Amino acid sequence: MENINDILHVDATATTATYRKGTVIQHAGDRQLHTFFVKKGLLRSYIIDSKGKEHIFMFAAEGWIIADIESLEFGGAAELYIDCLEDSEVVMFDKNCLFMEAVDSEMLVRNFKLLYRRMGVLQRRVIMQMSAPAADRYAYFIKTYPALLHRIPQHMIASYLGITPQALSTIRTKIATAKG
Amino acid sequence: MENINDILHVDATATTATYRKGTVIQHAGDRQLHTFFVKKGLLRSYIIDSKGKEHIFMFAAEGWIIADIESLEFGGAAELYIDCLEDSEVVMFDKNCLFMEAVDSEMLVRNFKLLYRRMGVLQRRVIMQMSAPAADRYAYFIKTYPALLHRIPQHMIASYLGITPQALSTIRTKIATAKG
DNA sequence: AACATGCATTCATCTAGATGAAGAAATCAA
DNA sequence: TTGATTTCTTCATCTAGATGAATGCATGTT
Repeated sequence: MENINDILHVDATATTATYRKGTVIQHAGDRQLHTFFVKKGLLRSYIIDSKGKEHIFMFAAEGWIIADIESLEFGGAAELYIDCLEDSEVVMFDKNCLFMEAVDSEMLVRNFKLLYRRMGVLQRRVIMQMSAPAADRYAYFIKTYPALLHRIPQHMIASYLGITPQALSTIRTKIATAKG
Repeated sequence: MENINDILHVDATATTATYRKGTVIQHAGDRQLHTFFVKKGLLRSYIIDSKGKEHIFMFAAEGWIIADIESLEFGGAAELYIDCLEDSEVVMFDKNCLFMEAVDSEMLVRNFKLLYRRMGVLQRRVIMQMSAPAADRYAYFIKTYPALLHRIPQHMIASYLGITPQALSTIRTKIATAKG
């Protein structure tokens, strides 16, 4: 992660930009796709379904990379929106930057490991979504991303967990009364 | 995928084995983890939750790679079971074989692309699980894996989709009556 | 200060899918 | 063939979480 300069060096098209909270930096339907490295701030990616409802796929704070990998890989238009939950500074780079020819072997391995780790996280996400009740998924989120907890409004955490804000509120109430 | 021989060449510990249908080749709790390349047959990975219920994470037919990536990456004991849905021939290789030092740059890129594509598939899976009803997820499964459809019992497809066999049966009945 | 907008909570109702039980159909073993 | 096991279906009931509406708090803007 600390080697974003290497990536910048490799991908001549990469540019750094600063955005205000609320700015949408990728829209569903965009044909020009990018991969974003977050230098500062907080982004999220999400879809809007046929009923107009948002579903958050992921958050990305400092040091994270965020992109619509499915669309990048399968060559279609973007399905995910990406926007800023805080004023943010991002490096925007191009499609295959992570494994283009110019990337040297050492860096390739580094990128590979990042991707591999992220796969592990996604595996867990799928399994929990299938097998664990919302309350457990929330508990896991708290444990795994404690630093994000107070930077993200609750209704967005609910969306990430796949439940409504109301359901999350109820879960939180139960936790509080159980403790208190 | 066609270059499994390259991997074999690189990873001296890789071995080929044949298993009968029903054989469990990795158990939750195992500390010795492997990555399996399917030469012939059909495997699946799944967890057994606290209530004893199975949840299938993925299937892997000829040419696919299957492993418990979360446990491999985060260094714990296996969480996933892996077993054979058909008599199968698999190549079993070691932990970091996909990006170990001996792997040359060209192959690294090839492996990277495989992993990247798989990430795209997982992204879609998470999003559909959150936003699409079971009937749509089933329709997507049929469209995406038509060849697997008649090799996998329905209750396992249900498990993969995150629903009960009964619910899938109802969905299928509705589809049939709608068409007929 | 006054108003609007967004966020979290609570409650009453509704629904997709779970659970459990039972039977029909197919597969397998001897 | 016979029985045993697994697979799929149907139905009656139950539940986690969705929906929709109302309320109370914050924040921010002019």
